[in-house]
Amino acid sequence: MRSVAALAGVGKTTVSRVFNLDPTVSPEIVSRVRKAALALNYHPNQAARDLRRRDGRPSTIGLLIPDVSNVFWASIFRAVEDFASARGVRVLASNLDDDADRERELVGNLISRRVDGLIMVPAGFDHSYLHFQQRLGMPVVFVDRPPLLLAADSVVSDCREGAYEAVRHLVSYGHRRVAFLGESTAHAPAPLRYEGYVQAVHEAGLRMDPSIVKRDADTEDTAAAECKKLLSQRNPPTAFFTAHNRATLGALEAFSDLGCEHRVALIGFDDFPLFDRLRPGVSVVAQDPRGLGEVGARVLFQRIGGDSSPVAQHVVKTRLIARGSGEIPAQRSSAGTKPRPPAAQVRTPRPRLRDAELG
Amino acid sequence: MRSVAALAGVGKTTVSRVFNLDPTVSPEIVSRVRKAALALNYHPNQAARDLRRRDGRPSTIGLLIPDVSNVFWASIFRAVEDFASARGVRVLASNLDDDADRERELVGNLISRRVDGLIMVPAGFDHSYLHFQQRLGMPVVFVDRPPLLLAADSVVSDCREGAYEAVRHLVSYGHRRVAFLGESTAHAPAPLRYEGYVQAVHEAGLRMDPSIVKRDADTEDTAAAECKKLLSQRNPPTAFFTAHNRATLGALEAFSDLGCEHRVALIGFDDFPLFDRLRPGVSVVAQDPRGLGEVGARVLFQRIGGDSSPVAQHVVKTRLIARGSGEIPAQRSSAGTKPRPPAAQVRTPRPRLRDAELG
DNA sequence: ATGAAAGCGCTAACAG
DNA sequence: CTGTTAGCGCTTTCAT
Repeated sequence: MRSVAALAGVGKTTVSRVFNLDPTVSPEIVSRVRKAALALNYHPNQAARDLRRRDGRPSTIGLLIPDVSNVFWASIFRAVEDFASARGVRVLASNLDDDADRERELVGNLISRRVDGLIMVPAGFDHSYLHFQQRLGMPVVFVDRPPLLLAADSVVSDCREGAYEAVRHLVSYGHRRVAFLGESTAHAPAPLRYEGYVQAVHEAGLRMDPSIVKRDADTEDTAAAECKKLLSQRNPPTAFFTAHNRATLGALEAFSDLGCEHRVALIGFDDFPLFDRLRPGVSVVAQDPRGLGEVGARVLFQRIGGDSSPVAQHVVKTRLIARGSGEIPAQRSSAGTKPRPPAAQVRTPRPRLRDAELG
Repeated sequence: MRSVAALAGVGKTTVSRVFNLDPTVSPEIVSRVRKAALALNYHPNQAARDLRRRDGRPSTIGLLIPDVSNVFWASIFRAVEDFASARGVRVLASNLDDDADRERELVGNLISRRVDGLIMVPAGFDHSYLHFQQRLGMPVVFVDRPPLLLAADSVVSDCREGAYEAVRHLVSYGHRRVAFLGESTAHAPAPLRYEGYVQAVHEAGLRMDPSIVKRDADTEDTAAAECKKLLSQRNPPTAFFTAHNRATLGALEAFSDLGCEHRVALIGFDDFPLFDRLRPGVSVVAQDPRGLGEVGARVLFQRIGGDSSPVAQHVVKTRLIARGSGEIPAQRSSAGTKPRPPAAQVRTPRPRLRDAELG
């Protein structure tokens, strides 16, 4: 910067002003400074800038998600980055893999970097450690899972309602034995999706059968295994509700291995690429990951901007997408594992069905 | 930091030493300082640190990719983040959307932030502007696409070979009219995949027919449209090679709409989730995105560590995965759009085929 | 083994 | 409109 000032024949303050778009600098000097900077390949040092600057203009935010490899989290990342990028803010993102220790460590790191705000999908179950930083002016927004032991803004899907709709949809096709495949975590979405299931089962006047409820299907593999086990019981379920995309993937694998994808109904929570192209198409309660990310970013930037309204929970709606798997009617015969695909499906191996949206 | 020093009853130099794990500090003082830091919720300011530090220990690297929403780029991101994270380095990632201006802008931003290195999937076609920074000690590694007008390390897939294998595979199933669906960009991978196609066609003694070569299938939609057009010609191709995952997705859509997925062969470049679950399974030349990212990160960190060996291009191997779509033999009758799915496929709507790897 | 002082590159307060 | 002066919070000499 010294050299730029020298080359342009001005003081460093003026150089600073030029790069901060201070309108009080004469146009002639601006161009001289810009030219000098270009010649010397000068790029203002952001670290020094952040160090001195007292005004609240944000320059960086942190983002903590479970795993970018999963398109659901990747979409949230994308939405946050788009929002921030449009405002000249960079985002420091890291994968947590649902590891609470990693969460603590990375949050500390982001605090050290004095990020102007933080958006996170938490891994741990106690976020009180963030209270201090919050009070010090670093806003935190929780996405997908609300904070625990801390008052902070959050953005979540309407899990209970989504699950409720899904199961009601299955019941409306005559199913009286709808299995539940969900994950074991205590983070809010999991229990809420289960509650939605329970509510729908009760309202339909059906019996809650614990033997067709699996709440430890955390991975695709365990979900597939549980699913197979359920289907080979003496009185197998005629429909499945899977509470997250890995469970849905697992169920699809099990169905495929057992050859029953055209007989057993399925609705999954959370959409996934190519679900519309499988046969039958996979009906889902689609979440809106971009919506979650965008609302999260919007709320964060409002807080950074000084908004001090009461902390709130923002709910992003889900929507049921009927593609076939969720519209398979309950079979008359309760049991029977003999493959007997509906004739129509066989004769026309290309159901032209386009995504049909309901609800 | 002042307050921590005061509370611990030591000088700030000592506090600094404690946080830099300087072994010359007495254990008793270390614990006193740590306690004080905890009590005051002190987190050393990374910006100030970066400002003063002369030693070359990296703290942040930049990563520029086209779009995290696509699992291919997301996997590269994940691999880079894992590698960096294990070394205590954070990564600043941004999406470029193949916009060259954005590339310039974001690179400038990363330079301003004094990132210790940069990994990028370039959007533009002239990277000479990086020469200066490179000389100033900021290593740059290109992933997926090599640099243009700049000498820098790069990590790429063996595109020509992969495409060549794919087409040869199709030819070995009797196909003599293999269509090509690729993108129009001039970035190396696109022309190389085309070259592999041409080479295989020539070696098989087939005639190059420009009417079944489409090099402007940049999006899923245009690929689908081109594909449909080709299939409704008077002498349609009996097999397709699609040079990137969006083209493959487009072809799948077209096949599905025309109901010919069991008659027309298809091999795509780059794998995609659920390709193994479609019927027929989608045969692909799989890339190794994690490998690309990991090698890229490894090379970058070596450069940061002072490695000054000659710039190199690292090639990550692809592998052919046969799942069914690429093993559909050429039909005797050259034309005919009448759906006539092979009997076997119809009677057994659940081919238990597992991924079979070749090559 | 510890501390005092200097200064990284910038922006904020004041002058002029 | 522009320049001067004084730090931001840290790490680095250089003393002790």
